[in-house]
Amino acid sequence: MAVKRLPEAHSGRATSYDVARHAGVSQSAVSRCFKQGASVAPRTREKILAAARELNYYPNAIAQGLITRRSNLVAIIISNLTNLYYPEVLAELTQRLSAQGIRVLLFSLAAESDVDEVLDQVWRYRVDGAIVAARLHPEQLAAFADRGVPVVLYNRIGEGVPVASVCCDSVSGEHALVDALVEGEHHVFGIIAGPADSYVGEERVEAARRRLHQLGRDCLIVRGNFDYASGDAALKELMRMTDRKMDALICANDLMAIGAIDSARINFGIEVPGDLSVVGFDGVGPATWLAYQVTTIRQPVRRMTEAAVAMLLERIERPELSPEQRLFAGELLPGSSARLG
Amino acid sequence: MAVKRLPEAHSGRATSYDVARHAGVSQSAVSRCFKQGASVAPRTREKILAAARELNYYPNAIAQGLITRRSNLVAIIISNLTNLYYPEVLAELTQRLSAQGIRVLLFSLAAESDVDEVLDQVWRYRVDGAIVAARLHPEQLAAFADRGVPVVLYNRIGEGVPVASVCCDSVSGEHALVDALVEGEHHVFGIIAGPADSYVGEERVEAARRRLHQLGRDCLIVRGNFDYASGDAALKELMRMTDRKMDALICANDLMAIGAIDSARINFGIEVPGDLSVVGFDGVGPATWLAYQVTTIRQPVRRMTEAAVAMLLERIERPELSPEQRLFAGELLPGSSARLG
DNA sequence: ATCCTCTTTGCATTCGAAGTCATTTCCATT
DNA sequence: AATGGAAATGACTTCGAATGCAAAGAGGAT
Repeated sequence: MAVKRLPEAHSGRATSYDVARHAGVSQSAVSRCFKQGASVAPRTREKILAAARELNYYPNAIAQGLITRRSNLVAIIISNLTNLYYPEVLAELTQRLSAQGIRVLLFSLAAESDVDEVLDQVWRYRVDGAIVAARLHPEQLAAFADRGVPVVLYNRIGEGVPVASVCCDSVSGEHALVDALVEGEHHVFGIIAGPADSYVGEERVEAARRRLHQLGRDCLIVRGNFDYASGDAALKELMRMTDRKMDALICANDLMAIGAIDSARINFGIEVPGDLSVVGFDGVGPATWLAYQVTTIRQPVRRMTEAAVAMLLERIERPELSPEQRLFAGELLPGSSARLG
Repeated sequence: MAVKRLPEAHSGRATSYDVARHAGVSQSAVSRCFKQGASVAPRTREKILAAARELNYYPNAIAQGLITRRSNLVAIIISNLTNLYYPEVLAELTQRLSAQGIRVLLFSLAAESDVDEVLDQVWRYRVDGAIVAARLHPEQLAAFADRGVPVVLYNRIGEGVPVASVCCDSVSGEHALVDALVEGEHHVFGIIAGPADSYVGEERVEAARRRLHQLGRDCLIVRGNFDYASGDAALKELMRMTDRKMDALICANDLMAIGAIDSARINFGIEVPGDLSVVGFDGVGPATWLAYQVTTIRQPVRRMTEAAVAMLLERIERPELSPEQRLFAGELLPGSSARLG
């Protein structure tokens, strides 16, 4: 006495054929009914929608993707999600893409070495495009072009390969910070750089160093890796190197700035901004906390994500568009972690 | 003089037929070659793999999904990514799922109302399962069961509906915190609750309140919404309500604890932990920063995500498994934001 | 060489929806 | 009533890989 199970009754897995049969029409009609602007008589549409509702029918996006060659999937590839700045970016991107009817396939990299495995999956899923906030080799970037998959880089550029990208202007941002510090009569400058493999990290530090040089100031550079602990460690090292004479500190991001501020105050009893001015970059949430109020450059995340999504969608529609780079100016948040001019 | 384009040459979009033709075998052979444990002669395999490499062939996961009825996609539905605690969870989940050959379809909710649209997409993509860290109505949870899509809830339980879940034990955590505070000879207790619609928020506050009551202590409760600013605001309110006599503050999460600590120190000149002890919950990154060192309960994120993924995969393989709830004990981080017994 | 078994291989079908094309229906004109 | 044209509909094919089944091949034992 086997359990008899009607195809239609196969809970929650109705197909367009089931709906068609149930509504007494053809499968084509069902398909058209779910497609915007197709020719279906009002009465037929009603019948079909009623049947669909009754059978709990949802079009199979997988099948649609196969036949239309459009998966409506976009890959987002992010290196370290824990960076405190990325969650905001990711949330914004996801919501904007959703609003455009596009789904997000998320890839979070644990180690550099994962990239090729990730790309393998990206190719397999036939994503319509990708937004990348991770370091890729030129060959890896070239692979996107080869395969005709549009990409937009976020806060990095294609090194050697022309790729569309959205960035926050490091140069103007650091100039503003350095200028303000110099006007504030500081004398011994320190810089906490990011990890060597970070594009924005290097760019920011280079911009700050250059500007300091232009203004006739020297500086000491110590490398961190963008996290709180490395801000602390780098500060200790700088204090040793400058014999505690440093009075201005430029950090490649806010998190290290915060680590350095805490370290200065707590480990060395140094007042910020009284004895030492500290500036950061990004404008992450904690930067505005009462204890820090970091003087920093806030990235216009909303505008940047909006641009990234717009650029990607444009390129999905028209793959022939040339790689464009959009540079957004950050906003100087004066904060109170630095004595400015 | 039209540009002639061989099907195979259609850059980066080779199909198994192209590979088959190129290697002089049938499409079935190609398919088997990419399937673990299928019967293919070593020489044939070599030929096929060579052809595949040459044509830059990657199996179309969409087509595979259609025929096998396994998309290898899991939906992750998260309410507010910016919560500082979720990025870590998301990164862990994503990497663990990737390691199991499963891809993540990310849904981030901006507003409560989005849930139904999100679920619509979840059904359409025929995901193999879902991990949910957002508040769903009982009917919405029931829909997963109806459609045979396994779900695992993260840090919440199915209210009224039996659903598999992974949680950090609020009760034991708050008990530990309250006990330590009581032993530390505190007298006026304040609580900063989370938003009313947060499951863990309510659970934590209720556990703390109950425990205080058991030990004969009263407390005042003010509601926040889990973010820094609301910790600040709630502290102000509590200071007013208790006429500054409060000497112990229990916060439903670390972020509010941090906001309250800053507010106490900076807005009121109150020493933490000298005049006021503050405890939190979660064990997020900033909780361990030098300036705060929040006394808190750290959630065992790695073990919890591992369990969530394991439970989900089990249920994908064997949908008949009954809903199981796994409760993980958090670890008390003594910190230095509270004077303990 | 013969027979048998086990491994390889290819053919044909299938998954679910979209879209082409031919046919039918409908309604307005004349 | 006849005709024209647009709108609505259905039959059929297609997307790309997986798989059941039958046929072919490869050894091994006799």
